[in-house]
Amino acid sequence: MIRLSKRVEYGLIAVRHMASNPPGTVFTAKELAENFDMPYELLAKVLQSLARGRIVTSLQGTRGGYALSRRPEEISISLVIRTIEKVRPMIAECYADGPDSCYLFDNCPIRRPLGKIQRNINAVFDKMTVLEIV
Amino acid sequence: MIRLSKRVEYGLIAVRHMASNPPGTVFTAKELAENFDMPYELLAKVLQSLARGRIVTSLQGTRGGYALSRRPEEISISLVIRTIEKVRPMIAECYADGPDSCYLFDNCPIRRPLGKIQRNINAVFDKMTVLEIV
DNA sequence: AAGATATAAGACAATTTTAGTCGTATTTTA
DNA sequence: TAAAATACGACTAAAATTGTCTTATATCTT
Repeated sequence: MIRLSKRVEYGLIAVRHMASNPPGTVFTAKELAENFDMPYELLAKVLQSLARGRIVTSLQGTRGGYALSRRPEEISISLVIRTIEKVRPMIAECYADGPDSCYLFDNCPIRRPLGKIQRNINAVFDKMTVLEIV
Repeated sequence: MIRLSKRVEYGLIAVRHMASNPPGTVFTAKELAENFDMPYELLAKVLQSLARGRIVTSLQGTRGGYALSRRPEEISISLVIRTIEKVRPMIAECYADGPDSCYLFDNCPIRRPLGKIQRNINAVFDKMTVLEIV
């Protein structure tokens, strides 16, 4: 299946919402979750991933929350996905996890063609930025 | 996750192998499975799906098997995926299953941008044919 | 006609992945 | 010091995928 995970969807919704407000505006996980009907705990973890990836800045304590730490045009959709999933969106295991992940690999008759498809899909996610989804 | 299913991988491997032999050559599910270390029963079902989708022709009985029923350049990767999965490769549920599948839909802030990504990804799978993977 | 070989298809079991929840610690402000 | 927020690991639940098994049907060969 070629499907974005809920975690990525939640992350994109959150990032888009931040990007459509003045730079530096702080949002709590709670308000984002309530605003868009997302499960609070899960969204919180996604935001924590985005914070570790320096896409958002987190502020702890009362009046804390998250704010975008880069300009929307500097955040590609690809980066958001990679940051949340910890890997590039790869269509085949061998490309995601390397030669040892596939018993065929060198003998795999479709590895190279899939690589070409992979590059084209990478380009799709690389070239769109958060600016374009606000 | 953005990953092709094993069923699609098996299908592509089988179709590619058929396409790299003279047109009309018949292959049994068993020999294809053994040749590329694929689980026989699963591959058999994939081939049955491809037969229902008229991508391959099936011949029952002794000396039966499967043969490509179209020229490789007439079979897009997209068609192979759709035939095996019964749906287009869709990155979000709302695009795969319609408005009722998502509680947000009209209020979804990322639906339209994802639609654009979807069209670009469709193009990737649409424009490559089996001819290009032999 | 019988036996061998192959596809057809549904049911089911096992595995893996994803989604969601819970509990506790830590940080910061008022 | 209390309240409100993030941080994070452990865990459970649900869903999807993969793999297996069983039976039926078709066709060729002898």
